[in-house]
Amino acid sequence: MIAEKFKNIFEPELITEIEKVANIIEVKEGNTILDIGQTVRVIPLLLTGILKISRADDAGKELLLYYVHANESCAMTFTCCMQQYPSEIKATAETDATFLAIPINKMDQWLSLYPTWKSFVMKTIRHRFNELLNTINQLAFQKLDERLINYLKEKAKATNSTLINLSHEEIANEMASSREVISRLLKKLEHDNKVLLYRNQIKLLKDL
DNA sequence: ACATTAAGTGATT
DNA sequence: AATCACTTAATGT
Repeated sequence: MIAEKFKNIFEPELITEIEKVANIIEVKEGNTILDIGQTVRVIPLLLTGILKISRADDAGKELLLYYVHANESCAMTFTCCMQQYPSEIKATAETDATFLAIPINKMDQWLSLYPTWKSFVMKTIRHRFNELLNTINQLAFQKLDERLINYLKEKAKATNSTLINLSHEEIANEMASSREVISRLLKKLEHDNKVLLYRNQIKLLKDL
């Protein structure tokens, strides 16, 4: 059934274990699965949909870190849950999503029991680490306009649409910038025929 | 028609 | 690039 998806990743014994202990959880678009400060109690294995992982500063300004796609898990939860630390990050459903919730104690056991689980965990940590390095690079060296273009493209990919339903303010929040700055950059993009601007909507054009 | 919210803009730091 | 102060435009009631 659900574990069909992992046939090629995990050995059969592990799959039956997963089926035995995992709950299937469905979340609606926009729901927050895990907030900053909360303690991680389960490991999510995404089956469908996309999760958005972000971090907030002291003033509550958000910064988008990365997206989790289907068949992936969030590496932060691995590290957080192992020692039961409160979460440093916030996870919200970018789209409607379903995931398997695996109790944290299993996570530990399986590491020594199943080689495929171990390599899966290692792989997603490595993957995430690389992605984080990437975003650090962007923050450090990339100009805001390039980051914005990147952001829009990621968003388009996540929603599978070139029509983005966000206000300038929401974008500014996710990029830890300010509304006016985003407005001006978007205006410039519009002049360059890269986007079309509407109220609460942005249409991405082909040559973005 | 009016109030509310999003977006645009110039000036300042 | 951020913030402020203000204007203009779009949208809901």
